[in-house]
Order: sequence, then structure tokens, then C-alpha cells
Amino acid sequence: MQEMDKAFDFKTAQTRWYARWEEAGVFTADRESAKTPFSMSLPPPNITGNLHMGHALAYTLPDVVARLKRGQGFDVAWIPGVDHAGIATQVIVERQLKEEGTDRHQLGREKFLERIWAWKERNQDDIENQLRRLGASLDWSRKRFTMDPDLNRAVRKVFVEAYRQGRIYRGPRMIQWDPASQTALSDLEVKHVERNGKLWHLRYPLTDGSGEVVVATTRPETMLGDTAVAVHPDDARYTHLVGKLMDHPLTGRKIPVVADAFVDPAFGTGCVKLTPAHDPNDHAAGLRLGLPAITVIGFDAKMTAAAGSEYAGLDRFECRKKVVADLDEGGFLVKVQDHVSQVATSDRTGAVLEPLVSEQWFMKVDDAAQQALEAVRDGRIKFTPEHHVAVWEHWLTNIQDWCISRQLVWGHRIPAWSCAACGKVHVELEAPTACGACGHGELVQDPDTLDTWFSSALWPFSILGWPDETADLQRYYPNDVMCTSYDIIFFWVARMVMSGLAWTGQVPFHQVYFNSLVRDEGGQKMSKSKGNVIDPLEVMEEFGTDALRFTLISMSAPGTDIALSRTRLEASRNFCNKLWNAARFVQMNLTEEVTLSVEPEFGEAGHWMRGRIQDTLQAVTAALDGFRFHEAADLLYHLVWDDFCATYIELAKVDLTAGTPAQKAAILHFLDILLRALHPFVPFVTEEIHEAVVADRLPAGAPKLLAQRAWPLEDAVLARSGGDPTLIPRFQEVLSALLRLKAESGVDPAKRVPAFCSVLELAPFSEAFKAIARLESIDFASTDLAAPTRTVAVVAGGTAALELAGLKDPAAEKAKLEKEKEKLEKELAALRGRLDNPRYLEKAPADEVEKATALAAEKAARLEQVGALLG
RNA sequence: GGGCGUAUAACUCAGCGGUAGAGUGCUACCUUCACACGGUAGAAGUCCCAGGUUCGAAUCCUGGUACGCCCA
Repeated sequence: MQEMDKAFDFKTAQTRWYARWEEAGVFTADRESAKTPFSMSLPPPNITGNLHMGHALAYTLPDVVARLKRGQGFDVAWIPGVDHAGIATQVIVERQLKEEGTDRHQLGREKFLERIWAWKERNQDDIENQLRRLGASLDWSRKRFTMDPDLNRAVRKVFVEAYRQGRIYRGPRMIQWDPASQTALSDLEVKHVERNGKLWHLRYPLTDGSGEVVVATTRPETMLGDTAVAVHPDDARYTHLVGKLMDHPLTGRKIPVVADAFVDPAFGTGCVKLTPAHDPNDHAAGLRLGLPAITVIGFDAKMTAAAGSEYAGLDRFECRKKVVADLDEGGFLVKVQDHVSQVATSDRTGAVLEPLVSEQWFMKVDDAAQQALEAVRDGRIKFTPEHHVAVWEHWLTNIQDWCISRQLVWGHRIPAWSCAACGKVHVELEAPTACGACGHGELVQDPDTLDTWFSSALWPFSILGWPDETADLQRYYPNDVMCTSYDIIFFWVARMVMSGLAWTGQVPFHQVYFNSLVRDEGGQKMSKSKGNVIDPLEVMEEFGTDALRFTLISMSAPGTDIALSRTRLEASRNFCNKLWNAARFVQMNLTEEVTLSVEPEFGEAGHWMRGRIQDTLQAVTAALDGFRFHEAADLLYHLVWDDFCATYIELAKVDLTAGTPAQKAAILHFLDILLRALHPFVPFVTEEIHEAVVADRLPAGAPKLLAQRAWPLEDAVLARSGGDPTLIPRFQEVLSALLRLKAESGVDPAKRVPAFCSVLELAPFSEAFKAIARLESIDFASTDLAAPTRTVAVVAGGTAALELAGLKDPAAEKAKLEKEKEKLEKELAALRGRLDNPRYLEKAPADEVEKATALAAEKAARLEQVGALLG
């Protein structure tokens, strides 16, 4: 048998195993299987980039679930794919073209699309390989791309159906326009950022010369499109002005003073200028009041002819300067204040958006939103953490129609054709050959594409073959769990739920787990501009994939973000190494006849270890069922390090080095169970150990890969009984007391001294005491251990002592015992205080009182021992 | 302006009615035949503040304060 390396070499382990798992088909779902299906869809990463730390987290957690469920005997379908990411992708490829000195208009639509497809193919491979490196146990035989022909068919189907039902409509509406990427955006793609700006106070003289109105604005350039000034109807300062006309300061146009309740009397002067063509609020007010809208800024973010000859063609921000200067010169500028305002920008390009009226396609969402609300309210869909329900409720009850059309080339082309002759619009699954209205043969397809999220919204069922009633759809839909980030709860989760209910009549998944965001060590959000991005690939190189996974998992407490730190990564790497070395030690001492088929024989330590594993695995299973990943990881960490390595292996060393095959088999069984339990968390190191230690010792017919083996909770070895579960903890206390006495007395840890213990039940552990605490001898006797040459400690049920022979400092010994006495008295007083309170006895639960009583008795016994030692 | 969340050891975070916890760091010591990516011992906390509920509050409630995020 080959010897294991002294330290775990993650670099070889994490490159070897994924291919083996894939070749063995471990991750491939089997729709013919008799097993219960369990399905999840991978939130498809954008093809625009590499995986970042957020992905590493968002894909590690469902991988834990997938591997657990596989081990629990489910037929797991975890289906991967990538997203075409309309705007983001087009922006990147256009940037490449710019560097080459060309652009998409020169290239033409078809050539440009070819360019993006080529780029997509390369990136998709990279992303898929990164997912493999992370260990994500995905069913690659079912992988999808949001623009696959099948998925495009699903998109067209939904569009056409929704159009026929009146849920999709087209019309001129005020939308958020991104001048940088030249497309409309949905409300969700708008990011409000705080900017230091100004508040300009402008004077609008009344036409009848009876006075003036002063308005405050953050965007003076839009005043060229003003068609009124509004005040609040109840604002006594201005009611007498309502209905009067003013002379527009720059255009001379006559515009009225109007009243509308949307005006906030407390903001600025209480008068606001109305520019219905360039502000959503003004637009709504303009419609209510029947005001004209004058578009003075175009889609290119430059002033239009309607702005007047002096301004036409100017960039909107240049125009702002000129308008302010001209107003100042004309005496219309009252004052300028510093003002912090929320500026609407594009989430993707960062450009300042321009609200503009434009002809776009919209989806009505009110009914669907109501259904989505109900699905969560009645428990058909559960959220973890639950507090996201509040955000969900708030957004869905205030939802607006969704602008779904984008003036982009890359994406699902809108299946609408207009007749070149009569203009009639036809929305069809396939391109019509002739106009249904006039019979003309020339039809032009709408050049626009759909919002990327339109296809993402169908993901859980489109990837399974919908609208066809495929076997996969029947078996794996609805999905069981959806793991995703909370920052796309509206973009994606809400839309999936609405779409799922609308088109399949079912919820798309039963359970949503929202993972946290990963931040840097100081809790800052990672961003390229801040330069604090931690690349998961680099981390995997430096600490190992398992260490990265374990860190992310153990920091995934629901509801709080993760501050990823180097020290935590180191701790996880060390943990993997600890496990490796424990296994190495076991492996070194196993002879060939020790296999998992050998019936194991347990001593006291074995029974205790069995109990610890059983208790812990129950708790781990429960934690994972509740998506408390951090708790599960923490439990296993301490099971391996504290219980298995620090306690059990120390106690089992004699068995391991000189025991019978049956005694050694006990240790092998425990290691095997730990590997199976840890595999969902740290798949590479566990598979590597499994190969080195377990694979050749498996019963005939058992799967050779750890990834194929069962979750160990129900293992027969754990179901045994026997042993005294209190014995090992008592052993630990005495051991720790002896070590403490040695350290406190300043005895060289290597110096072997005689020891004594009055807890007779621990006599069978003599050898372990001697070896671990490095004692010369240990005598068990129920007599008084106190002696002038000894240092003594009180433990549960007795005392433990070291023979110091001349080394002892009587004053220090007394002080130590006094301190112990003081501590015990304090603890006892607190307990007695509670137990002496009649209202406590009356109201506290019986088991609480029982616990406190027992504890008080225990403390009293110890105190008595200390008293006796003090004389 | 509305909503959500977070404040616990030097740092990063668990715990969320019944004796304050982990990892890292720190101090002292140990190269003992799995592991120095290791071991042993130790120091370290008005559990943000103020009220309230309770036999009992870090934990529940109310109100502050600070920070973060989302929506308008």
C-alpha cells in the first residue's frame, strides 16, 4: 500500500477527481430511476465574465445540498446553464469592436451576432470549467443556454400567448433610457446613486406683470421643455396664482400655474416646474392635467430642435451650463444651493439615465404578482431566511408593468412583424409569409430583443423542455429547491414565480434559499473599482478548493453577509490537513485484513465515539434540512478535530498500533463515516482519502467512489449500543486537570512525575493518562490524596494529584485552592440564590430546576473537597 | 421619505429566554514516533445605550444611537 503524503496536496487532488466523477456518471440524473427525484436549477451565470466569489458561494451551497441528497438516495437533477446577458454582453463586444476601430453598425446585425456567438462559445467553456473546479456536482448532460433553440421556442410561446391574452402590449410610455447602450431599461435596472449637485432657484414672471413665481430644480436644462408650473392645491401661499399665465424665461412661451397634489409644499419653494416629457412625476401630472409634452432631449442625450436653435445639438450637460448662464444674464436666477440628489443611472453602464417617452413592449404583472404573493403566503413556496418575505410583499404589492423590449441585437428577438404595406402588427410563433390583413408579402420583424430576464424567468421549466410535456418536465418540475442571491429576488425569483404560475400552473420550486453576499475582510462589498475583489480561482490555488468551500459554508449564517478573511481560509485549509493526517495515521497502521466487512469491536472509547458521531450526524442532518450550513460545518469541524483527532485517536492508539483486526475495524468504520459526512462540504480531500484508505477495503459490490456512497446517518455501526457515555468526559476532565497541574507547577512537560487519582472508574485508562500527560505512573486510590509534596485539583467525583517531590510551593498551592474555592462559592451562591427563590421553583420548568439542583450539588461536593484540601 | 438588516473577546463571526462561545490573533511552554497547516496551558467581554416584560434577558418588547443594504 502506498504511503500518504505528510501534508494534504490539494493541487493534485482537486484536479483528479472531477473527471472521474463525471466519467462514472455520478451527477447524471436518471429519469428511469425508482428513486425519489430531487431537482434544482443552477442560477445561470452570465457569459460575460469569470466566476466571482459570489458565484463560488452561490454554487457551493446547493452543491452541499445536491451531494447530501444523492447520499440520501434521491435521484438528483441539478441542472446547469449559462445566461446570454443581453446588455452586459453587447456592451463588452461593442467595446472590443471600438478598440478595433469599428462598430456594430459598420459590421451589420448578422456579422455582429456572429462575433458575439464566437465570444460566447469561448466564455461558456471557461465558466463551465470553473464550475467543475469548484466541485459543483452538476448534471452536464442536461446543460442549457438561455438562447438555445428550445429555450427560444419557450420564449416565443410565452410572448405570443401573453400577447393574445392581452398581458403583453405595446405602446408609448415613459421609460428609463440609457443613452450609453442606446436602449430602454426596466425600473429594476435603474440604480439610484447619491450625487453632489445643485438646486437652482428660477424666477418665472407672471404675464400680467403682477409678480413672479420662483421654482427650484435640480435639472435646469429641462426647463426648455416646461409646459407649466405646479403648486399644491392646499398651499395658501399660491392658491391665488393658480390659473394665471407666466412668460417662460428663455422661450417666451406662455405657460400656466396649475395645482396638483403630488407637489411637496416643503421642498424648495413649494413650486415646481413641470416638464412632462422628461420626468416620470411630471409626465403623470401632465397626463392628469392635460398638459402638452415638449421633448427637448433626444435619445442621443443631446438637445432637440424643440429646445430652440440656441440649444439644439448641445449635450444635455453642456446645455445645463448654458441655460444657467443665460438665466443668470437675464436676471432669472434667484439663487443656487448645494444639493445632494439621487440620480438615476444604469446598473450596467453607469450612464445617467434619461426618462423619455418611447414606444416599447410591456408586460402586465398585476394578476401574476397577486398569485406570486399568495404562493408565498399560503406556504407553497418557503423562503429561507424568512425575513425576505417582507421585502417580497412590499415589492409585489407596488409592482409596475414591466418594460420588456430592449434596443439591443443580442437576445431573443421579439416575435412581432409589421406589414410594410398596411402597418398591421402580427405576433406569431413563426415568421408569417403574408400579412393577414392586407395579404401583402413584405413583413418586417421588430428589430428589438427581449429583456434578458424574460428568458431567465422561464428557466426552471424551459430547461426541462417546456412547452413540451417531456419526461424530464414531469419528473423534475417543480424544482425542490432554488438557491440564489437575495439581490436578485425581484429580477429573477419573483419573475420565475410569476411565470411558473402563469404558464405551468405550478410554483417553479417549493423552497428558496437566499445566500448571503460575500464581502472583503473589512466588510466592504467587492468591486473592481475598489480593487478589493478576491478571485476564487486564486484562492483555490492558494488554499485549495475544499478550504474555500468550507470557509464559505461555515460562514453562511442566514441573514448576514460574509466577510471573507484570510485567517478563515487558513483555518479551513488547516482543517483539511488535520483530517488528512488523522486518516494518514489510521492508514499507516491498517493491515490488509482490516476492511469494512470486518465486524468492529468497540471499547469504551469506541462506544463514546460512536455516540458522538451519531448525535452529531443527527444535528448535522437537521441543520442541513433547515439550510443552516454554518451550523452543520461547525458541528463536523469539532467532531473531527476535538472528538475524533484529539480524544478518540489518542485513546485508540493502542488498538490502532497493536489491536486485533476487529478493534482496528472500529477505527476504520469511524473514519469512513466521517468521510461520507464531510464529502458534501469538502469533496476533494475526502475522495482522495477515501481512495487511499477506504476504497480497497469496501465490501464487494459497493461503489468505489466516495461521491457515490450513502449519507452515513443510518449506518449500522452507529445503531449499536453499549458503553458508559459519561466515562470519557470524566477522563478528559482528569487528564486536563493533570496537565494543568503540571503547567501551573512549572514542571517541564517532558518530565515524568507520579500521579494519583481518586476516581476509581478511570483506572482502565491508566496507560492513556501516562502516555498523553507523560506521567511516570498513576495510582488509583480512594484515599485522601493530599500530601505536602503533592499538588491537587478537584474534579468531578474526586481529586487528582501530582507528586512534585520538593518542587512544590506551599503558598502557591494554597493560593490556587483559595482561588478555586472563591470561584466555586460564587457559582454556588448564584445557583442557591435561584433555587431559594420560591417563585423560581414555582414557575420555572421542572427539568430546569432539576438541572440547577444537580449542578448545585456538584458544586457543593467540589467545594467540600477543596475545603478538605485547605484543611 | 418608506422598508429590511446588523451592533457579542483585539479581528471575523456563531448563539437568540436558564452558568458568555468558535476560528484567528495574543502570552507562556512543547519538535512526544499522524499533523508546527501541530500540541498543552493561559489571559482576554458593562453581549451598543436607556426603559419595560419575566422567577430569570446578550436573547423578547418599546424608544434611542451607529453602521450597512433595498425601494421611492
